[in-house]
This record gives sequence, C-alpha cells and structure tokens, in this order.
Amino acid sequence: MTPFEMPADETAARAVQDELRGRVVLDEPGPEPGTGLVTGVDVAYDDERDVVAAAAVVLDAATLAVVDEATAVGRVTFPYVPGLLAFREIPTVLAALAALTSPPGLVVCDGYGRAHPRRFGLASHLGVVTGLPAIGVAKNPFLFTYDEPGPRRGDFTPLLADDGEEVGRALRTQEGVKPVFVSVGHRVDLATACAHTLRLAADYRLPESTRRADALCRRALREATT
DNA sequence: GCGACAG
DNA sequence: ATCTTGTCGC
Repeated sequence: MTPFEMPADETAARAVQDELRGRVVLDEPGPEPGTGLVTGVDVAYDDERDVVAAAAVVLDAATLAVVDEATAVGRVTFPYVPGLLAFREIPTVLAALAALTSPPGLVVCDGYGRAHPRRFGLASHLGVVTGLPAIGVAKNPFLFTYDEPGPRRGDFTPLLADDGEEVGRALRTQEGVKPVFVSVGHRVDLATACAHTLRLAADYRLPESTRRADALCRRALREATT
C-alpha cells in the first residue's frame, strides 16, 4: 500500500500525480462482473465548518445486497481544484475503507480514473494507493467529448481526449437517460469497468454502490455536524 | 492573460 | 460539492 502524500501546494500535487501515474496497472482484466464484492465510496462536505465525511459501502456483486459499510469524518485539508480532486477526497476515503470489516473487492469511485487531464484521476489515485482494483463512474464529461450513445441500456460511445485517445466511455445505463462516464482506474480494463457499471446500475442511472455511499456520507456529515 | 473545469 | 419548493410521474 503506497502511502497517500498530502502535497503543500498545487505544483507539488501535480508532481505527485506524475510520479504515481507510472504505477497504474492497465493490463489486468479485473474482477469478473457479478461475482465477489464491490465497494462504493463517496464524500460530502460542510464548507462552513471545513468538515468532510466519507463513506464506503460494500455490496455483494451478484445480489447488490449490502455486506458492510463504514464512515469517517475529518477536516478539509485541500481545496477543490479541477484535476486535483483526489487530494481533497482520498484521505477521508482511506479512513472509511480502513474502518471496513469486509475486504472491499472492486472500488467504484464517484469521478474519473484515466479520463483526467493528467490521466490520473481519483479512481487511478485511490487504486494505486490501496492496491485495489478501481474504476471511476462520473456524472459529467469534464473536458472530454463524446457522441451521444444509442438510446438503449448498455449502448456506449468512446469518451475522447483532445489528442484522440479513448479515455473512457459514455455508457447508457438507463433507457432514454443521460449516460454516465466510465473510465478505468487501476487493475481493470475498460470493457470490464463498463460491465460492472451496467450491473450496478440495474435500476437507476448511477451505480447502486455510489448511490448507497452518497446517502451514507451525507447522513454521516449531518450527524457529525448536527 | 482569461475562462472552463470530476466533486 | 452545495444552495433549494413544488411538482410531475410511477
């Protein structure tokens, strides 16, 4: 487990990304969809009091039943800077993951992995630091472009960087609903990442893992703040 | 130089 | 992310 480094400024943060990017593993297919465990992680903030709450929810990949969950509350130690989201979210997320009883299995992040200006987003960073397979499922295309995928669940189009690289996919998880943006984090290939996302988003646009983690970290923040 | 920009 | 009522629809 590579330690998480909290840089002093943005320049140092980018240097950390460049250094860690070389440790991302892209040639493993990843966990078989529908088997084992899948863990959703998410974070909520109270900017007024500089409080941050993270949640990790472990699901049985076959049934989507909740197997375990944990939360962690901390102080905001890094501002939101596009491209540097990991430094704001990961410290507390790591604490929540450490508080789990169950092993996490595949980690599903609310954000990007490879689809990142420096090709090292939140999911890549969390994957490298923990050594766990990780993927990113985001709600917006950020600085990438895509053609509208077909209307059916499972339809997808490539998410393209300005240099033409396919950094992820715009994946339709629900008929006639805006697609989600899937990218590889660590130790999972893109097709497998999309297969997991589709299974996890059987009933809603977003994966059940992130929906559960989102609800839990909001509750944890409210209870820590109230 | 200025604006845009995952959460 | 967060600020936020009612409202449309299953």
